[in-house]
Amino acid sequence: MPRKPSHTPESLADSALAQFWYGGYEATSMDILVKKTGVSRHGIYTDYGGKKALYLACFPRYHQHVVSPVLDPVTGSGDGMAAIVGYFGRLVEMAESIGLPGPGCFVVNASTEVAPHDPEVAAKVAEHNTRLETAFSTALQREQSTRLPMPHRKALARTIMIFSNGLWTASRSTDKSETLREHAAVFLDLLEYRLK
Amino acid sequence: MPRKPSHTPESLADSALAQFWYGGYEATSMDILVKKTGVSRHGIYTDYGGKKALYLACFPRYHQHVVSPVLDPVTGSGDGMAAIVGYFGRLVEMAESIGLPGPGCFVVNASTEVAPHDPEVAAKVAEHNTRLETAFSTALQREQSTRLPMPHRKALARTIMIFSNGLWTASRSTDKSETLREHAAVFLDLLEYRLK
DNA sequence: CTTGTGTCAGAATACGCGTTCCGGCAGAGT
DNA sequence: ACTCTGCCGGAACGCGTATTCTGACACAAG
Repeated sequence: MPRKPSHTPESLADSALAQFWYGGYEATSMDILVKKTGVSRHGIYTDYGGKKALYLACFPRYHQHVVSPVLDPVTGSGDGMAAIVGYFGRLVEMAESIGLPGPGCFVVNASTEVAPHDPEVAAKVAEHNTRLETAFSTALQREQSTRLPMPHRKALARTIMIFSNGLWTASRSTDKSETLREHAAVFLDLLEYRLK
Repeated sequence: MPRKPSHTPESLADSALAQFWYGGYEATSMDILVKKTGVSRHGIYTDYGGKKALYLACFPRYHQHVVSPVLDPVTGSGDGMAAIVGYFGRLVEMAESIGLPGPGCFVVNASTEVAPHDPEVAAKVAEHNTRLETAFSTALQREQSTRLPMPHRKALARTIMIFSNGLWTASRSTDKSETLREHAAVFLDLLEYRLK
């Protein structure tokens, strides 16, 4: 009977994510969304009911496609500090493969552009930051080669999260991945020096 | 002959700054600007010619009122690492006196909301970041109690700038100044440990 | 082929906002 | 007191965009 749908809600959100990520929430109009996703207005509104709902649906997609590949090994490998080092390596690689200067982190962008005026978005951002922080925290707590007390390690995990977000921000205004790599290396050097 | 003006272009920009700072560029409409600054549309358009020009005029005002009091002592005092410590103390005090959670840093907000689509704003942001970085760099180069080579110190200055911007971002989502103070303390601890 | 269902493209609608324009008024100088 | 300058409040304009609606079309089932 009906025509076979050319898209799923998930694939629609994936296409929309790319637009919101690169262009931001306000600057991405429905016209652009229709053109770039290849889904009609009708399709978008029946799937999600509006622009903001589609935007919110992009957060889990972003996590799955971008954050997880970079973050999961931090807890997945049994490593301690080495897991943090690996994380920043993958982060820079990711930014590099996207192209520099790039769109930065979708969530960090949302946290300054949309979250201040929107509690639902703010909640998504907080959730994301917590995930980062706990991942770094568990990695640091596994590190054997230091006598640093556990509360200190938890505090360091927060600092790493803040710096990680700052590095994504920096990736928006530099065209050299070496600069990012150097930033990360300097920071990691600080960390490793402290753990000794 | 004419009526005495009730405002100067500078006082207008100061009032506008408060609105753009707290509300962002897009969310601050001309209606809001007229209401909150007390200057008529006519006055705004004759003084600046448009919304974006007024926004750009806010950057020097922000520097004068907010950045300078916090940053100038970094180079003005003869101190080295102590100047950096003092800077973060003043930064947290500033955020505290504004109220938490607060609007963050006007320039950092601009860098993610407006700069990606606007070269003029991007230039203002870059200028600001450079000022931060050079201030930190000169302070670190003065530090006597370490043998760290000068290139390393320059690299650290950049890291401090990134973290400083990250801390302002964090000030938008926390309601406890103690949290910020702790973040800063953890980071400064990393730095001091490295200089030893 | 016919039918029916669900999709698509684009028009129509409603609204918000930056910008411009206009009447009225406040005050300094004569 | 009069005049004239230029500022103020607010209406009006034009544009862009989120949302809704409508008619045409595509495809699978009978």
